[in-house]
Amino acid sequence: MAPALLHMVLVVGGRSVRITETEAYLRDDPASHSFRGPTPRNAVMFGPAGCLYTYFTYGMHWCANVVTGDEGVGEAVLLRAGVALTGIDDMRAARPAARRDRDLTNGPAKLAQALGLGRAENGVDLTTRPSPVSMVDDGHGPPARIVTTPRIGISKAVERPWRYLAG
DNA sequence: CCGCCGATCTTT
DNA sequence: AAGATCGGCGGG
Repeated sequence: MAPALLHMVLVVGGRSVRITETEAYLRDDPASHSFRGPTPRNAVMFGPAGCLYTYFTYGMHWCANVVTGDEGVGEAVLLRAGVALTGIDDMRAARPAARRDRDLTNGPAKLAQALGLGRAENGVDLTTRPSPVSMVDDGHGPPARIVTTPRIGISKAVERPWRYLAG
């Protein structure tokens, strides 16, 4: 499910990003927010698949996931990076720290900030249109190659190769 | 390009 | 006390 999201397009109003890097957070996964069961923060992870799960971290950043498990399961895919397709001027305005356009969306918190995703978008359904946030297949097709590596920035279950890069 | 470090606050 | 991170700075 995590590799399946590669090359899909996340659309937020006039802004859109082609997803090029994801990470899976599955059940029985010590690195997952869902590992210790439902809490107010991770509640959306235990809801239906196809919803956006946003979380606040390090006291200043929001990150965005797609819920991939069915009701009660608690699985999601972190959207780690992408390529800006449309609404690039809006993204530059949302991310004044980005010097180059590639810096707009080459990290999970950068991607969320460029698209304006935060608390208000937690739990929204990505599968229906029109919607404030949606994940669409624009026909570009899957990546020719998918590189798999261990996940980044975690300290538990570091050996599981659940990071996926379009390549 | 790479590594180090501080920022900042919610959750455990 | 740690955390699914980022940006600025210094060095190569």
